[in-house]
Amino acid sequence: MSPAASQAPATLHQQIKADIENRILSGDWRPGHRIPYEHELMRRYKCARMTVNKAIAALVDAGLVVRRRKVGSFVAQPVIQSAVLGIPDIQAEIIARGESYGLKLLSRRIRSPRGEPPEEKILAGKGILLDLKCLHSANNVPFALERRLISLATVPDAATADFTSTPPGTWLLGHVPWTEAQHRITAINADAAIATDLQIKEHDACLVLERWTSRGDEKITFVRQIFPGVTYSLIADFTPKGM
Amino acid sequence: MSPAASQAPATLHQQIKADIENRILSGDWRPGHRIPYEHELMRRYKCARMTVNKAIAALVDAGLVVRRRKVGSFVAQPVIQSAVLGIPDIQAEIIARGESYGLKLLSRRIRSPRGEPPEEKILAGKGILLDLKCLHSANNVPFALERRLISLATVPDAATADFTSTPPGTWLLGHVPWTEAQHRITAINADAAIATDLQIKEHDACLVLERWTSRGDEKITFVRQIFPGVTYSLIADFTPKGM
DNA sequence: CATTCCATTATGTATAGACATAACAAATCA
DNA sequence: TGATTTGTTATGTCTATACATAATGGAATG
Repeated sequence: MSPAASQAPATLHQQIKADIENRILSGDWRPGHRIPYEHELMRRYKCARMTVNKAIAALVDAGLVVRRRKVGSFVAQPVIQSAVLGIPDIQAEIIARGESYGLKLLSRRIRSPRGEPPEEKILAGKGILLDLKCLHSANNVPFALERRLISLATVPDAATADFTSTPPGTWLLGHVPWTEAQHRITAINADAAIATDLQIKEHDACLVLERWTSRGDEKITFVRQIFPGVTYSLIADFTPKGM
Repeated sequence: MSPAASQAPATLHQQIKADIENRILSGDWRPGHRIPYEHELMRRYKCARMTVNKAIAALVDAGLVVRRRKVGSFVAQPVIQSAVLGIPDIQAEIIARGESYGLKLLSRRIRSPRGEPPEEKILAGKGILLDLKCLHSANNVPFALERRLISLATVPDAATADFTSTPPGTWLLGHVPWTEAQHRITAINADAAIATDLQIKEHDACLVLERWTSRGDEKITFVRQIFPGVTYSLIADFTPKGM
């Protein structure tokens, strides 16, 4: 349904969908406005009801339209309050900027969870952890400091992976399918250790991105990435669903 | 497509969709795995091809499946690298926490764009701006400092709205339909002015959320919200599209 | 032996008709 | 008058069928 926008007016139901979408997004049909009956539309486009139905169903999916039986189809209230946040694959991002990517593995340990730092609820008792610390750099300037815990119970292969050349995030993306992730974004003041690693001044503002990733009930990994606040910013784009 | 999850196994194509989805998400069918032919599935579920087709089409939409003509349908590679970020309606958020919401309008001016601060590209030459500064608080503790510019050319009603009781964001959400938004998230050190307004120490880390909102080509508004880093964090949830 | 051509296959789109279902309104009955 | 029934309507789902289209492998041809 997504492949619109380009130059292919393509199929009938896509065209009907696009037509209605335009009316809505142009503000022509305001929220609450009744969309023509399916029978009306099948006459207008000289097609079967299933075709009209498919078009409108897609709009319902996209959240632009609400339908009620016997009553009709209406332009939805725009209660849309969400944006799509790109999850950075740091290596890819740096290379995309045309800068040179550097990775330094600061520490690597295999250990059992200590339990008390809340991140370690990852394993909730079972299995052992791969505990990594690494520094990403762009053009030899520190870019992000990463602390990562990987559940070896869920991802045993990680124990033998080489994280001195491939960043853990990139490796995991290619090896482990995941179904859920939760993110937390905060700002902190750099403490002495962070300041040293990132080559910034102590107390400088940093952006912190924390992510828990899991597949079903199994926790896969936790990351905390610390970016120098001045250098880095996260970008989130929004367009209504389904466009 | 979304209303799954609950207790209604409901319609046939939803059930077929759910079945396949489970196989994929459980890891049973790995990326690249070939999904049974439509004819196979119509025999298995004793239904018409259109029904099977609808189910698989939904999975394609959701990004879980890729189809190629004559070749077949396959479990997609999980290249999914995005999360849904909730855009905070600060008032709603504070009230949802059971705290008392307070709003203080610090300044309000109507002026023409100065042009040089990049935010003001909003108006790109035409029209005048409503320039607001306000402070959100929770239980009388400063929560966020907001700087907002509204294009009066696009939203003339804003000139007469009362922003001493209704926060501009909430007002705009209810009055102006929008189609696009762009966000930028950074960390900064509080300067003297920010520190005073938010009642934190100078140089403390703050989370900055900037958002440009527009409808089609018309720019609607720009906001910069500054949160005390220690107090506040943005949360982004992810589950694969279409679930 | 390479190239062209064709039948086969699986998906992509569309149709027309059928029955189910929810909501509303008008008519009916207590 | 108020509650219940009934009919109508618009959407929801499904079927069976048809033709289009893209990729594939093998056969025919140069």
